[in-house]
Amino acid sequence: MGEPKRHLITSALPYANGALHLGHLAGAYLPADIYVRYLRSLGKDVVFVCGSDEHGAAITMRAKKDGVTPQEIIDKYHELNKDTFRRLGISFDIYHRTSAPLHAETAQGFFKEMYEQGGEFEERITEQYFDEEYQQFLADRYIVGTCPRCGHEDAYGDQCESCGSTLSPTELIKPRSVLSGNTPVLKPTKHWYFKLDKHAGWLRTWIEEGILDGKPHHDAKAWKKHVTGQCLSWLDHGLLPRAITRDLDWGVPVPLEEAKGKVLYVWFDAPIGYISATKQWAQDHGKNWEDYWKSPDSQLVHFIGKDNIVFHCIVFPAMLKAHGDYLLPVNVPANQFLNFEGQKFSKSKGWGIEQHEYLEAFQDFPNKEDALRYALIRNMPEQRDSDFKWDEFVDFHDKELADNLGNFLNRVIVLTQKYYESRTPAGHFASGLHIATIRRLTGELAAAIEAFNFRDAIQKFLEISTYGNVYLQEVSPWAIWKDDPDSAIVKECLHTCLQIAGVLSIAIEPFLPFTSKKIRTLLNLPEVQAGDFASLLEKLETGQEIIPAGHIVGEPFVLFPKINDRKDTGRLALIEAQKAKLAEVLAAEQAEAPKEYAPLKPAIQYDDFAKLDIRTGTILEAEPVPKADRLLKLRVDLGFEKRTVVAGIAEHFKPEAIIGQRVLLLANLAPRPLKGIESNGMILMAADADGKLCFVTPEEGWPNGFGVR
RNA sequence: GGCGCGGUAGCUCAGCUGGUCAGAGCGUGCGAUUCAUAAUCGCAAGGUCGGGAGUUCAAGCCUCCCCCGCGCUACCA
Repeated sequence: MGEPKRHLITSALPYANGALHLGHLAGAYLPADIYVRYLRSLGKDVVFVCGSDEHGAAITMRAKKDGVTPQEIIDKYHELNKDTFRRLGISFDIYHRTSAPLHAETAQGFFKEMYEQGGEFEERITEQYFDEEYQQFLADRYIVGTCPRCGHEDAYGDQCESCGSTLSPTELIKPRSVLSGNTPVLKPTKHWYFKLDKHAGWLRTWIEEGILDGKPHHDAKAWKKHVTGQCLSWLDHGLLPRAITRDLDWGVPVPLEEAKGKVLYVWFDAPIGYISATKQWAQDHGKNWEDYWKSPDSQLVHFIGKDNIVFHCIVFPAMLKAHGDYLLPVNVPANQFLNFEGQKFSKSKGWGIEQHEYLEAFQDFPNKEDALRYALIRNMPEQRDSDFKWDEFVDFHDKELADNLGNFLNRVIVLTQKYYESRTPAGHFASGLHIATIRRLTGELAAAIEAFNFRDAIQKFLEISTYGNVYLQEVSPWAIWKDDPDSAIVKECLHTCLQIAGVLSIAIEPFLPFTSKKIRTLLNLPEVQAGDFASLLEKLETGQEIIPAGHIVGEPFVLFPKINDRKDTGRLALIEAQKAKLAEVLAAEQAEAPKEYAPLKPAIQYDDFAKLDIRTGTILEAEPVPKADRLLKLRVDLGFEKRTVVAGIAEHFKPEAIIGQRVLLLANLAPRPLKGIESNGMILMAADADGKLCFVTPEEGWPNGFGVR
């Protein structure tokens, strides 16, 4: 451990098939940017890399749906996301992309090295779905079918979006190819697997104790609890080999003769994007990328959202270690999720706001970037999920930025102008009482950033501003000046207040860079530069002035025009428009009954139907199945026999409530064991768009055991 | 069902290895002040720290059981 010479900071690579919303920003990009800006302001050697993740079937799917090429998709979103980040002041040193040739070369090199070392990969031949018309294997996302869990008819091969279950393509009932619509056939194909399981031992020690190769690597206690917890939970469950290749034509080709037509699975190539991005940056700036990835006196930190924890704390570190030579992250400060006005962000529902939409909607709002950054920092989901609310956005902006910070600066500049023609009066800040408090608060702010506690850090910042307000109020120079314009007390007071303003202008830079510039303008000082925070700490420590006596400050102007402003309702109108939009979404949700109807399945022949033997029956007994939340064990009377059926309806019906329920039963479904109970048939249920269930039942008085035709 | 993380004043949250730990900000009420963006400053009320049991001289802080939220996971209509 010890003081690192270099810092390599990464933010999760955005997937280039869509825009990012405020939750992404608050989760992985803003905290990283604060941390990086802080390190730079300490004069540290730091590289901040990110870029677009541009491979995988979801992108080719999206392209097909939109009727464009995958390249057009990734170009569009790469540019959009890159530009949006820039406008929000996210200060990447490079925003690279995984479609770059350098990346393919890097990823292939990484694979080859691991391959040639031996022992890390294994080959497996498995049966995968193949579209005969298109003559190609189908990625999971290219297969849709009926979800075996919930009956949703358009579940993907890897996941059902209706019930959220994780699936494998072969589980789908009636699978069909997205390409041709035909039923795919199973064909054997060879793939390479990364033997993740063999790395479980050292991973546990590394995560639990921070020890790597028998040496201290990082402070395990400094990792967030939910990060460590989720990793250990995974390790407890046991790791499995993971496929790292796919039959797909969109990605980095597997660099082996025998793997023609196969690409690296997107999860394998994406994190290598951090490496290729660093390489590109180094090339552009005459640096050596290996200093950042391989030198023991460098430190790697990944900023991500909680959906990426296992990947960045287990899978990628295992890859790096297996490859050898690479550094492992010293921390992965994953954030939880940000909700939006009480609900999850949902593009399809129109709930939430994307980054570029915000910039668009607020284009006439002064300080729009920092107003957003501030609201997200104050409410960052550091330890648990949090909730973005427009009302809070307004309060944070008006009460803290405008009233507390902005107004303090304004008071000080105005008084200085009024009393001393904008000339900083002489005083004893450097040797006085107040420097101690400012020093303490500034130190605590720095410590909080270093511990990734950005909410704490911004609070310390506000305390400095509050301290200034309290001090100014207590001295009340305006009262003294009335009688004694030459008062030493007044000079002392404004001298000190200006020192505090100087501190604020530097300390705010990592959080609100645009505001920092404006404060510097107010103070007539140059923009904050690399190393300024370090020299500020030094000055506070050794008792030096921040702003020298005699320095002429700038003209006062209102730093944060308030949203709740009697004279100008324009800013409030922007907020109201956003709230109205949400109200509309809610109203539409209420008004519109379920109107999403699943498309009809392909036509079948009468013979297909005739194969089904559906019978009338009555539920005699019902009891929950142990260790299964969704299952009920039923005893059904079919007249000619009674049989046991396991049905996944426990979340919808209480056992005692369905005894005596008349049902239709698919009676010739092959028996299947579920949680150790043999289920003989399937209860027919009707499901609406929300997945709500109701029994399909024969007319009152109809006898049991007769068929449906 | 299993696992992880949470559940502290009306709201948002701090509370490190158990003993000034019952706190901060916002909101509310009262007061002071006018340099300033109807800003600022001070004071006050407010909670049986999700529920129950236990360990201890002492428990938001430890143990057990239960309830709720979020997430991961599981042979699931």
